[in-house]
Amino acid sequence: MKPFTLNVIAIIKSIPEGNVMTYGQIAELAGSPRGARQVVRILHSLSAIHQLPWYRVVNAKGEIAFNNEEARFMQTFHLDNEGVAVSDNGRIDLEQYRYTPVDRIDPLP
DNA sequence: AATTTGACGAAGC
DNA sequence: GGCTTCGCCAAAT
Repeated sequence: MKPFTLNVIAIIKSIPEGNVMTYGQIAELAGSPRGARQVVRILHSLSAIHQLPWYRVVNAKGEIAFNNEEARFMQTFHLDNEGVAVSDNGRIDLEQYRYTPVDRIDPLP
């Protein structure tokens, strides 16, 4: 198991309620700026084992990241239950709900 | 050990 | 706004 994987797990577990993160963010914070797909794979494989809040992870567009209707419904349900507004289209306002660790944000102009 | 696979991302059209 | 192409790299086969 690589540190990257462990970092991904730790990061996902650190996402607070009412916030979401994108795969790209997680990958970058985990040490692999282009490792979004690995995040996908890790999350997909290990969410149950590590009890990860996979529903707090969305793609770069702020949308639910899959096609499965059941999982999609669960994700929207969980997020809405935590206070994250999900559009009818399954979209989330990243500007508002994206969880951005302090070491990552850059100042506005 | 080698190849394929992907809950993705960005750039191009 | 949607579709295609390319890159990415750990895990699954």
